[in-house]
Order: sequence, then structure tokens, then C-alpha cells
Amino acid sequence: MGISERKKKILAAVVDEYIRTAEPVGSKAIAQSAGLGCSSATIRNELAELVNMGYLEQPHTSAGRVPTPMGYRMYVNELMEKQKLSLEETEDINRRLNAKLQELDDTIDNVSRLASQLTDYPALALTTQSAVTIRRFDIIYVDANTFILVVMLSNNSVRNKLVRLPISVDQKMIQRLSSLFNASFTNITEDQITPLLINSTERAADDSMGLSSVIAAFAIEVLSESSAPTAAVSGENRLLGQPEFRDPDKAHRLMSYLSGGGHILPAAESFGGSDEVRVLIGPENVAEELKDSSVVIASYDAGDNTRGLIGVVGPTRMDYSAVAAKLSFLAAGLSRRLGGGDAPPAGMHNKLIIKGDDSSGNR
Amino acid sequence: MGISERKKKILAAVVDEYIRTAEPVGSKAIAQSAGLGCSSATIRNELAELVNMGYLEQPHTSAGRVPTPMGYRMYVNELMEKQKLSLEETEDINRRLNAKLQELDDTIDNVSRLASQLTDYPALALTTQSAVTIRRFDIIYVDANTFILVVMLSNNSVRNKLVRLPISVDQKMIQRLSSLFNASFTNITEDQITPLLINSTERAADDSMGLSSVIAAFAIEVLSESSAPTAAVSGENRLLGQPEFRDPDKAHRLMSYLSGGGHILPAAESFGGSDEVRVLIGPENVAEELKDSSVVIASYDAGDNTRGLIGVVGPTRMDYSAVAAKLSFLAAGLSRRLGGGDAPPAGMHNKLIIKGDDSSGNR
DNA sequence: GTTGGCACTCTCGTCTTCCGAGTGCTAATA
DNA sequence: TATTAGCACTCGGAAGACGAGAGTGCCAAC
Repeated sequence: MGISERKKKILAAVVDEYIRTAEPVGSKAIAQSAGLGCSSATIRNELAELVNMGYLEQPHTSAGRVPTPMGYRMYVNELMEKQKLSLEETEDINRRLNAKLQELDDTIDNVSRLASQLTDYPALALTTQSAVTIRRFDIIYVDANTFILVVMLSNNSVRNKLVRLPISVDQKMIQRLSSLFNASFTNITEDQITPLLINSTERAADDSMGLSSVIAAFAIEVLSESSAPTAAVSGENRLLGQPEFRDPDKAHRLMSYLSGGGHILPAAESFGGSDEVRVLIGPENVAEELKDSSVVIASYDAGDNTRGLIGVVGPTRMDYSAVAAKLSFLAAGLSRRLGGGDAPPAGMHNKLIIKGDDSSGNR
Repeated sequence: MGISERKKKILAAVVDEYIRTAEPVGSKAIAQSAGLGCSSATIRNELAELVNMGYLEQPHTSAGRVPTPMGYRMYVNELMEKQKLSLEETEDINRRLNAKLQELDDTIDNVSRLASQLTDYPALALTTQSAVTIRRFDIIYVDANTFILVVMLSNNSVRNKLVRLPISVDQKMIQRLSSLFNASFTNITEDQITPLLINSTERAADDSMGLSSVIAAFAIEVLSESSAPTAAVSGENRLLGQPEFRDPDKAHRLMSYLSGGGHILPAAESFGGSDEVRVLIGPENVAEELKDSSVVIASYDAGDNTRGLIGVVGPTRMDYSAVAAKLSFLAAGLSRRLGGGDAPPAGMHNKLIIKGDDSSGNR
């Protein structure tokens, strides 16, 4: 099982070079680049063994070597030098984060866009909300035919809706409804809002016009919307910059898959706790469409028991080191801004934790 | 200048066929398909003349003919049979519209997505808002450190923001601020909110904690956000389905241009009044990136003096007839739902109005 | 004005050839 | 025993050759 130091160096050199150039790497190139003092012939012997061990493969006899998923896995687990972001980069990210997070609620959207811009790969962001409840109701009387529903949720977001009526209501009724809903519709989950409950509220308020149902419908809508995981995808088109996606059909397939939204959820579910970065290489992905792409996922604390995920998709020949560093920093920044208490301090980089795999012999 | 009836028929046949197959059209095919009783030799003569006149061109000697932008223009202006949507199609669109418009405020997003789904081309939607003002302020006291700002705008949308304070406020202060802001910050535009005004409000409210500035900042944010034109793009990846975008570089260029957002604004500005559909063919587009694509734009009434635009982008070999019909219907549906009073009735199809061009001899 | 016929042109797919990068193996060397 | 130099071999990809087919332009006949 042991793999010699020199083999590791050589493997690392192959992966580095291949990530850089996207072309199979030959023994000669390695002899020169990697500073180990031996000739190309020696390297060739080592390469042949690395192929046998399953870390490399050759597209055909007499081409250079290309990493297998297993080779990438080894690279990510042990060989790759964890990249530190430069000061400019961290500042740049922070600046952008500050700019983006000004805005209201479309953060998911902004996060994915930002991740895509930073990495130059398609990115997707999603949050998995835990059960949300309504914390308080307010009904603002505008005029006899109009009122505004304002609902504050347990995750501290606020939703509103303008309601226009074909008939008139008086302010008293509004007040009555407001206190009734505050009494019986708060701190309950979506599925606890039953027709029965609505009916009894309607009777209690002496509401002959069905306002209760309107309000209840809004409550249901808001709750289901907020507790459904939301996803946003950005930068699909960046795929086209990658040589492995020069085939339009291949690109199209993956892009429509991505545009479809949060399909990476299967990966997300198995995702462990706090700030870590996970790398899924080629066949390690569950989704068929991703079997020959790689995904890097970071998780952040979005406040109120909510975790968010940022994922970046690219060819297996992805620049893991740079992407992981950037996502990690981005996630930490988001946790710090959105999260509860104990977020890591500003400049910290997260530990890379890798999905267990190794030697499972996928081909 | 006159162009014989037969020539028109032939031209129409060429365009139809080319739109269908994306392959140069030969004389023989036309002789068979278009039901004019003459032989391929005759057609050949006519075709040669149509090339001379600039309506057609051949990729090389001994290939079939392909329409020039001028040919498409003629087709769109005079030849194309205005497609009527089938009953199923109109019902489908209406159903989707109803489903989509349930949702809150992200309509632009939904509109573009819908347009893209319907046409199978990338689509983009945008609104050009006229000056928006705040109609009323409400401040909801939650607890000593928290309140909710609710703002209703002249375009009937409602925005809110949760504000948390490091210090305590009492309910009286909130009330005072609420009535002050309702008095002096309503019905004014963004640029009328001056530091002077904020200062005087602050003094009047005896607000030593700077709450006025927080509220005013929110007002400014909401106003600028609502009056800025917003744009949404969807379905960029559908480009890859088109044979003319099999070249990944070409596809990439256009897709990044589109993802960039509302760049079609230049076209939008010159866009006339109400419900019409406009077609911009190839070089008629101002944007360099669109010079060999076509754009179909429809406009709808989004209520409160706001107009929205829906644009669809595709190759010049776009199915103008179908796209125009769908967009037109979609726009009418939106106008009906969002617009002020006098929207056209349900089943109505809009008149196609075409940007003047003709014989300007672009090549 | 229309038509059939025919020679001509040009693209596209297939096949062949050739070049070079890179390998694997062997024999010599430290 | 590990390394190295040398060399024959392999294979993909670029470049050229070639034939088939689609479509044209033109001419002479109707």
C-alpha cells in the first residue's frame, strides 16, 4: 500500500501539469519540471508503476499520462499544497461580500454568482432550511379595500403581501384578525395549519368574507416557500471555457442539468457539520450527469439553524487547490456575517475534509 | 423595386425550409415543396435573380441558397404567415402564467424563464420603471432592539426590512418616527431625500440615535432599487441546441454577453409604445455581439406606468413566426394581469409591427 | 418564358501517408 | 540493485488524395 516519496512527487507533478495544460504529461516534461535529479527513463519506470497502481492512465499507448479519479483523490488528500489566498484576494472577496450582502433577500443568488466569478467555474448555492415558523403577524390597514400582511419568521426574515379586496373591510375587523392570527398561527409549522384551525379562526373573528382563508393561505405559502430548500445557479456558460467541454453536446447536457437547479442535493444531504470543504471527484458523484466532472462544496452557517452550501462544478481536471481555498474563505466570510455566534475569525482558512474513498477501485 | 409574386413565393419557401433544416436550400427541393408548377430550372433562374437582388446568398458556388438578413427582413415584413397559436398552446401559456404570477416579486425572473421555455431560445425580461415614490411608511415595533420597516410604493409593491439595534428604543419614538416619515418622505423621489431633510427629521423626532438615517437609508435603497431597470436572463444554454452555435467559442461569446444582463437596453430605449412585437435581424442590432443573431422583443404593460420587455435571442435562422406569436400572446397575458385598465381581451393576438429597415443594403 | 440536359464546381467523408511524441525494453553503468 | 542511455515500436493527428453527390450555370430546344 505504501507509495514511495518519489512516486508521490511524480504523481503530484503530473496532476499539477495536467491541471495547467489539459494535455497528457510525458516523462521528459516531468524530469525537467519536478526537481528530482533523475532522468526521464527512471521517471518512465515509475510512471508505469503508477499506472499499474491505478493512479494514472494513458489515453493510448505512446501518449503521456493523465490522472485517474483515484489519482486526483490521492492528490487532493495528500499531495496538493493547500493554497493560501493572497492578501489582495482575501480583500477582494471581503469587499465583494460586503457589497453583495447589502442587498435584501436574494443572497443565495448573489452567493452563487460571486462563487462563480471567483472561481471561473459554474457555481451553485443552496440553503437547507429547517422547519420554519411564523413569529408574528402584522396586518396594516391601508384603505377599506386594501391591507398589507407582514409576517416575521423564526429565521428572522420578513415577508409581506399586498391584498386588495373587491369589498370593504373595517379597521376593527383587521385588528381582530391580527390578534387572532398572532394567537393561534404563530410558532406552528406549515402542516399544523389545518382547515379546522382556519375555520375556527374565521368563526372567532366573525369573518364572513373569508379573509381568514386569504391570510392563512399566505401563511402557508410563506412557510412552504421558506422551508423549501432554495437553490441558485450561476455562470453555467463558464463551462464552455474548459477544453473538456468543447463538445457542445457534452456541454449542453451538463449545463441543462445545472440549470435545472439543486440537483446536487443528494450530495448535500450527506454533508456533515460545520465549516469544511468537500471534494467529489468524477465517479464519486451520485448524479449520473456529474460522473466525469468534479464538485467542490463548502458549507456555511446561514443563521438560525440554517446551513448554506456553495458548490462549484468543473472538469475533473479542476484547480482543486485554488477553488477549495476560495470557497473555504467565502464560506467563512458568509458564516461570519450571517451566522450565529461562534464563527471563525476573519482570516482563517478552513480545514479540508475529504469524502472517504481511496482504493475503492473505480475505473 | 417590385418583386414578382413568384419570387416572393420562392423566397418564402427558401426561408421556411432553411428555418426548418438549417441547411442551404436547393432548387429541386423548392420545385417540389412550393406548389408552383414549374421546374427546377425555372426556379434556378429566379434564385439567381434573388441573389442579385440581395435577398439570398450561397455559401459557395454549387451549394443551395441561404437567406440574407435582407431576405429575412422581407420574409418577416411581408411573406411570413402570421402563426396563430393553437388552443392548447394558449391554454398552456395561460396556465403557466397563472402559476408563475402567484409568486411574489420575482416576476421578471419568472417571465424570462417562461419565455425561454416556450420558445426554446434564450430569453430575457426587463422592466423600465418610471420614477417611483413611497406611498406610506409603517414601522412595526417588535421589541426594544428590533423593528420592521414596511414601505409601500407608488407601484403597489411592498418592501420590508428587519432592523436590529445595539441599543434600546421605546415604542413612542417609533411612533413619532413613523408619523414624521409618513409626513415628509412620502410622494417624493429618491433625489429629493437630502441630508438636510434627514437632519431636520432627526431633530423633529428628538432622535439622538440616528434611527432617522437608518430609515432614510432604507428608503433610498428601496427607491433606487425599484426605479432601476431590472433584468433577468434565462435559458442561455438553449443556444447550444442550435446548429449555428456548435462552435463553442461563438456560443461562449454570446452566452457571456447575455448573462451580462440587460445589454439589449439600447434596443429597448428606442422601443415604441404599447403591445407590439419587434424583430431585429442580424446587423440591425446595435450590439456588436448580436450582429449575427436575431432578437424578437415584445412589450407589456406592467402597471403603474411601467413597461416590461420580453426579448428572445436566437440565430438569424430563428422561427420568427412562432416566436412572435408566443411572445405576443405572453405579453398580452402579462398586460392583462399586471396592467392598468385597457388591456386587450384574452384571446387577442397583437399586431406585428416591424422596425423600419428595408433595402438599406446591409450585407 | 420555360424546360431538359449536361458539364462544371465545390464540399464532405473516407482513405492513405507521414511525422513526431512518447513509450517499453534491453543492455550498459554506477 | 537502481539508474541511465539508446533504440525500435506504437499510435494519434495533420496533410494530402480521391470519389461521390449535390447543386449550379448555361445552352439549346420547346
